[in-house]
Amino acid sequence: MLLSKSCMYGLRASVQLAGKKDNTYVTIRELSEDLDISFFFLTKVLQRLTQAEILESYKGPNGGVRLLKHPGEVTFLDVVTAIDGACTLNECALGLPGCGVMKPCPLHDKWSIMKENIMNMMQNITIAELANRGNDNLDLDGLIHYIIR
Amino acid sequence: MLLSKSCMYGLRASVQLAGKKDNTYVTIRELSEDLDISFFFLTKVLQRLTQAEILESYKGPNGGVRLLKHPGEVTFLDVVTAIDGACTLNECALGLPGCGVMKPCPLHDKWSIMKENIMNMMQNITIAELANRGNDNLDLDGLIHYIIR
DNA sequence: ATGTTTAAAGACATAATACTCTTAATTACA
DNA sequence: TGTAATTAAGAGTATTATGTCTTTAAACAT
Ligand code: SF4
Ligand code: SF4
Repeated sequence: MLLSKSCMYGLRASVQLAGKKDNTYVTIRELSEDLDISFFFLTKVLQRLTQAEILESYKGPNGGVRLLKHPGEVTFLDVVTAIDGACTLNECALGLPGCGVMKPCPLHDKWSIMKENIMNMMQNITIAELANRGNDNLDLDGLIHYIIR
Repeated sequence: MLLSKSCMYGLRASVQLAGKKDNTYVTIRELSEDLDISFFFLTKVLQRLTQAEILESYKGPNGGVRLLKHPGEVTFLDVVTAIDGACTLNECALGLPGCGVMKPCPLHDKWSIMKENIMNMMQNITIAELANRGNDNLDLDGLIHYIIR
C-alpha cells in the first residue's frame, strides 16, 4: 500500500470538501459520517491539514473546516505531504534504503521513471479535478463517496 | 513504502544467494552478517521463503539455506508474494479500498497502467539478473551489498 | 455571565509490524 | 553415544500505526 490510511482519509475529506458548491464550514462530524470514517480519527487527520494551511477551521456553532485555497490549487501531493510528511518516494522506489545511482541495479532506471510518473501524477492532479469528474452524475456526494471510498 | 521490511530482507538475501557461484548451503548467520540484518529476524523471514519452496534448508553442521530453483527462475515477485502475501496492488494503486472501474476517478487509467508496469517489472526480473549486474566489478559481494542494501 | 457548539490538544487503547530470545528438532561427527 | 552446529517453531518485547476518548479553548447565542 502506497499511502497510509491517515493519508487516504485526508484525501477523501479534501475531495469531499472540494466537491461542495459553496466553500462554507463543514463540521468534521458531518464529514466523518459522509465518508464513514471515525470522527475522532478524522479530527486528528484534519488537524494536520489545518496546520499545513490546506484547511481552515472555525470553532463554535456553524464552525467546522473548509478549504483555505481554491480546490484547483491544491494538489493530491499537497495533501499527501501534509499528512505523511515529505515524499516517501525519495529513495529507492522499492523502499530499499541506502541505494544510490552509482551502481544501480537493473530495476533502477525503470523505477526512477515510474517514481517520476507517480510524483508527476500526484503533483499535477488537483482535488478539484478529483471531485469534479462526477459532473455527469447528479448524485455527486454519493458518487464521490463511492469513488474515493 | 511499497514493500515491508521483511520483504526487503528476503529480497536482499535471495539476491545475495543468487550471486554465489556455487549453490551450497550458506548459514543464516553468515547472510545476516553480510547483509547487516538481525540474525533472528532474518531467520524468520527466510523460513517463509523455505516454506514457499524458494529456499531449501538443511540443519546441522555445514547446513544453512540455499536456492531451491535456479536463480534465473525466481522472480522478484515470487519473493515478494512469498513474504508479503498475494499482490498488494490488487485494488486501487493508491490503496483506496472499495473502488471499482465503473466510475473511475481521473487517476484511474494512469494508475492502472502504472500498476501493470510495476507488476510486470516484478514479474519479469529474476534474482539472477539482480545479482549479476555486478559482473564488471570484481567485488561482487560488496557490490551486491551496496546495491541491495 | 452562562451554556452550547464546535475544533484543538493530548491522553489512552488496540492492532500491526518489527525485532529478540528460548526451546525443540535435525544432522554431522568424534 | 554424546556434543556441537544448525534451522524450525514459538514465545516474548518494542515500536509504530491506527483508533478512541477526555479535557481544553474558542466562538456564538441567549
Ligand atoms: S539500484 Fe535498484 S535497489 Fe538501488 S535504489 Fe535503484 S532500484 Fe532501488
Ligand atoms: S477510480 Fe481512482 S480512487 Fe478508485 S480505484 Fe481507480 S484510481 Fe483508485
